[in-house]
Amino acid sequence: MATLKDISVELGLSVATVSRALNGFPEVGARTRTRVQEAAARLGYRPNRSAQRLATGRSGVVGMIVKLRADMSADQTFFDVITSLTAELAARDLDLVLSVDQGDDPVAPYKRMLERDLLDGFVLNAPVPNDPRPGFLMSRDVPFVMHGQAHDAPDYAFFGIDNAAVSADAVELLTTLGHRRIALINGEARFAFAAEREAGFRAAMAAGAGAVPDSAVADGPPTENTGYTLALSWLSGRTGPRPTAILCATTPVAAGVLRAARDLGLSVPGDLSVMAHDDALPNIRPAHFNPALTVTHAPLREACAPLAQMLVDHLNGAPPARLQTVIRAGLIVRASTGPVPKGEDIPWQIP
Amino acid sequence: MATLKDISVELGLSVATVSRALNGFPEVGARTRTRVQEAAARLGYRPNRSAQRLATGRSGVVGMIVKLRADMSADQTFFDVITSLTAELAARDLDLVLSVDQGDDPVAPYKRMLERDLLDGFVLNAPVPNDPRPGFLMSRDVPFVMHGQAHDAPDYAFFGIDNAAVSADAVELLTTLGHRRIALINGEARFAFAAEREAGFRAAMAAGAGAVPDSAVADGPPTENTGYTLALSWLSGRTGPRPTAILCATTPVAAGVLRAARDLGLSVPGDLSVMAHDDALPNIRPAHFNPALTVTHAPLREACAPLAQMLVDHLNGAPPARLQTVIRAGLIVRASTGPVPKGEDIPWQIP
DNA sequence: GGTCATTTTCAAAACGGTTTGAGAAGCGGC
DNA sequence: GCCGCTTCTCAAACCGTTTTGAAAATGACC
Repeated sequence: MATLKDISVELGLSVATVSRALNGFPEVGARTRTRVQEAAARLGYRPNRSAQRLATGRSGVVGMIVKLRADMSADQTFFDVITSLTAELAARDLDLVLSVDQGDDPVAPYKRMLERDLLDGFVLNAPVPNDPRPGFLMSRDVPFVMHGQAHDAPDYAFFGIDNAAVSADAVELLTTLGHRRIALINGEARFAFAAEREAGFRAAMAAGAGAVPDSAVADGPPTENTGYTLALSWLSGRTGPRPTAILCATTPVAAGVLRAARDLGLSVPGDLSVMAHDDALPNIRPAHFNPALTVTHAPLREACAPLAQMLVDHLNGAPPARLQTVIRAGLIVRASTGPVPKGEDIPWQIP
Repeated sequence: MATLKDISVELGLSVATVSRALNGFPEVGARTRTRVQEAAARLGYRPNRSAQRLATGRSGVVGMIVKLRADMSADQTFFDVITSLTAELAARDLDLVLSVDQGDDPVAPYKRMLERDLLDGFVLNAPVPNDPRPGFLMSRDVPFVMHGQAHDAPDYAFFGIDNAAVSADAVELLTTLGHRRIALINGEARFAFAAEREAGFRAAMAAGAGAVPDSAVADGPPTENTGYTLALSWLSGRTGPRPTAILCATTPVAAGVLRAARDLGLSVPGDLSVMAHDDALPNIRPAHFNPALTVTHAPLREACAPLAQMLVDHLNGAPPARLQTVIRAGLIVRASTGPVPKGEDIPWQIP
């Protein structure tokens, strides 16, 4: 491997000049620059990354710590995100160090990784209400971007979807179709996005369809089973009046709801309308559900390019408060939503 | 971040002494060593990877490249492995850089990562027959360990289970119970482990139960659906004589087989015996299947400690041909296997 | 030809470790 | 008190870059 020194000896220049010539600094003469570039090419020079990193203090490596959940529910979304994220980071010359955390202290794994002094920054995901991680990282001046945040006007970089709007858009579509008794199967309560969705849901309902009793809002892991179980209990009518529409946090949950309706002999959308938020995971096709599922739609993987770019900008000194993006999910109306059944346009009763 | 210099100043020693103390060199006094170690712990010292790599040529970072499959079937095993692997590597002071590959060329992503000049070595997984990766890495003198290899007497480091024995042990149990028509739902044919399992299956069958027609061996992604569909077709009897026992590549496949049997009104193990190989994924409990599943059992995550250790040894200069471990899966007999139904102990007919 | 501003180049100091070669301290034996 | 031996510690060199501060070369102008 040729080094800067080899080139400098070859040309009778100093390493400093060679370095500047190759890195495009303005203060080196045009003739010298071409001479250097040519010599570098001829000798097959490639900068030693470790030396570069040691000198610049930057490693070109960012970290991500995924929290292990007992039910492993994050698998699919996690894999989808990792796939796009590593590709987008690689395109920007960054590598991703991954660590899986099983502990209780949410900041401990970040502390450990930082001690290694290997990382330039982090990608965080799955924020929870009052998440302690941003505060910790900011106190240490460690750059990071948060995936999945959209509110609380934080003064750090984030990318997320407008979760209140996700709920509001869905509720608006359904109320326009005459629905009043809309139930929500939400994401797990400990995540920030779920709180935002529920708040958006309740607000939109109060504005258009009437207040919602607690019994019409439930949550659980984003699995088919969650949807099946909850829908079965609601639709059996044993727990009070039935919903005429069910809003689901994810498409697998909606699949469970559809199965429950089928098992109970209810037609969708004749007797029940079903909607979900669609993260666009590659192995789930809500367009091929039976009936095709009406969704709000925001592909998780589309967050990765902005996240990678924001992190790069952040590392290059951009003020993080400027690196904030909230996108609005799209609305795709398919065949699982329809007008409210005759005579069923009666709001929830609040006990 | 604390540096060697910080510690040396703190203790009034030279950086050289501190370095040697921490790296276990014999020429530093016991008292000094403990003083240094304690100070290092107190200040949260961790060596700077870039500096270390510059000085030694080693970074303490290893890479793993996972291949994205269209059906995402690897999710669960992948997550389980990553969890244990990052923990085991961290315990040995190694970090893991992860990359997801979607391309066609199996070695291109390794080439790309190597150009980054960050990694000391790799963990490979999911070998395929004639896998080009080992040859490529060996030609570049890049250390690596392979997860899931067990045969072909390769001259590199690997850890795997004896897949032929997995099949043979299962077949032996079932033939002892009188079964002769045993069918195999194998892992996907493109993987080396599946070829080994099929070869082991056919050999054990030929020795104990009679030759196996191609129609009694099938494969597919390791999902519940694969098991359900294949079992339904076999057990309906439309495709020829029914198997009296079905051997499954994974526990989700077996769950599908059990559901198919239930749907057809067949009792397990009265009418049909079912077995699977169990990777011991944390969210699947074959002991709680109904009936509890008889399995060959080899927890994927238990491969991670040996893999990490072998990689460390390899990095420290151990000859890779010595770093080869093949373990034999355990056999756990539960309630899903029983004697062959009366009069059904008739071997397969080869067309 | 001298002065000044403007390129252009250089030597040296980082960055944070490891490794070398040499010196100081401790100790037993004479 | 001196010698030789071991044990411990140190200053300095090194890895290959980037970056700093200063010096040298160039050119324009009077």
